[in-house]
Amino acid sequence: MAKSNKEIAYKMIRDRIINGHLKPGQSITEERLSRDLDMSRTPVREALIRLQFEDLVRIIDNKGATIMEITPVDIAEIFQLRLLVEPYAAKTCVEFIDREKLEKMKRQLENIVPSDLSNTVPGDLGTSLYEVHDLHHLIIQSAGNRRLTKWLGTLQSQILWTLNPERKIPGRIERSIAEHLNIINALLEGNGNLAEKRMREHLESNMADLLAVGNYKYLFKYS
Amino acid sequence: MAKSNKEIAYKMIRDRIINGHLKPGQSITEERLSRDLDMSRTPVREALIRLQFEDLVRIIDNKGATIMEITPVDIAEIFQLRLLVEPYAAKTCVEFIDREKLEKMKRQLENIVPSDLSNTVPGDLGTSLYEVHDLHHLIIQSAGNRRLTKWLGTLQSQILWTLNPERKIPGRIERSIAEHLNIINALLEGNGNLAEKRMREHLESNMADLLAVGNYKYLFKYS
DNA sequence: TGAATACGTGTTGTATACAATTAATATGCA
DNA sequence: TGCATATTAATTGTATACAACACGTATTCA
Repeated sequence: MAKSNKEIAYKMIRDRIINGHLKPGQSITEERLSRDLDMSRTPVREALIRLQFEDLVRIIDNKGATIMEITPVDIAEIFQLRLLVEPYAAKTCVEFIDREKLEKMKRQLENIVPSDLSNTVPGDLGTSLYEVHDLHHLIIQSAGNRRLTKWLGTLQSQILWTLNPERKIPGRIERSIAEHLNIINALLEGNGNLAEKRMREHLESNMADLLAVGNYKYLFKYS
Repeated sequence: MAKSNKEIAYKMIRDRIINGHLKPGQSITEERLSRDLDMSRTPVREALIRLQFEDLVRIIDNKGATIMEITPVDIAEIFQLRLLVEPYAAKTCVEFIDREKLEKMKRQLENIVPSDLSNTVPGDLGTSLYEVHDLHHLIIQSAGNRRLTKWLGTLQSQILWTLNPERKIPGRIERSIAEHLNIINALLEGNGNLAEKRMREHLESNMADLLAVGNYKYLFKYS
């Protein structure tokens, strides 16, 4: 599958934002990016437009682009929306969700060794941690609303963004894995109401950890 | 405010889709559009990317763009999401919403003569009908979640799209105005729970009218 | 015949040149 | 000086040329 430059530009810039190579607040010029990525400004521009929709970049007309800053307020906003939508998705997906995939995810989660994750170098989140988030994607997709799937897809980049600081929170990964397993078990039992409740609890736990007093200072600094 | 070509292209193409001049399913070429709008392909391309995010056009790589088709399933999807989010917004906005603006909207709504609206020619929805929808925007904005506002902004184009067939439904406009006034009154009373309930009822009524058996056939045909 | 391949046309994808805009600095003038 | 106005450099916005791709049609060869 020969990927277009636009696609390459999108993925490269996005990853550099998520892993902290491009720092929040930093302003970026199309010319510089296109030189770095060895392509012209055109595909870079189109990638930036897409990233703007995902709130990873802010574009001001005629002035240029800056990396979006993520603050506790942003975290709260993201989780407020997820709390509104994902528990509902967890409830309604229960009769459609692919049990095979759930079982597979369950096995994967049970095999994750947390210490492997917290030791990954910054900028490489490790595939396992991404796999955890596949559960959310599977649940939302199984709820069957294409617009919902698309919308949470655009939120996804920002969610991944929060994953980097998340790893620094003591015990967070272990809690997260346990919570995901709880959700999977509820779904495997076919208990939609329980899945809804556990999804809500999971998101609240996740948000609380991220916003806990004392984390503010270092969470969103990439040195 | 000197508008950019990109902005003009976006608005022009969007309006042509909403008012039915560009028909669902129709394929559009950048070259043709740029000739029509008297500008180069560049701003047209960027406008199309934006419209793709709003689900008004579908772009397939290397193949081009088509006008998205809107079916009863799409209507159901849109309202499912609105039902998830807008009643919640109606409840939480109550302590922040600008009462002046509410009062002004109330007076505007009370002065609308429904027959004026149903007689507007296709392709010109009439400013009054847009004003009705400002209430939704005000409520969402007052809920204070910037991401929520942005997301519903992207849904807005599709919602306006449904307005055109909506006008053809006997009594819909009158019902809609009454429902909006009910919501406004609940908010003016400071009763968040009531506003939430009435918003839910309004959306359910709106969706039911749009999806009513017998409307399917003519609703989404622009001849 | 018919399957595979080559060709041609139309359209999108990308590079590049140029125009317009912004913002910083320099310049002129009271 | 202090304010207003040129000037300039940097960057984005737009136009345009060309490359790459998709797809229909013609052509070849078994």
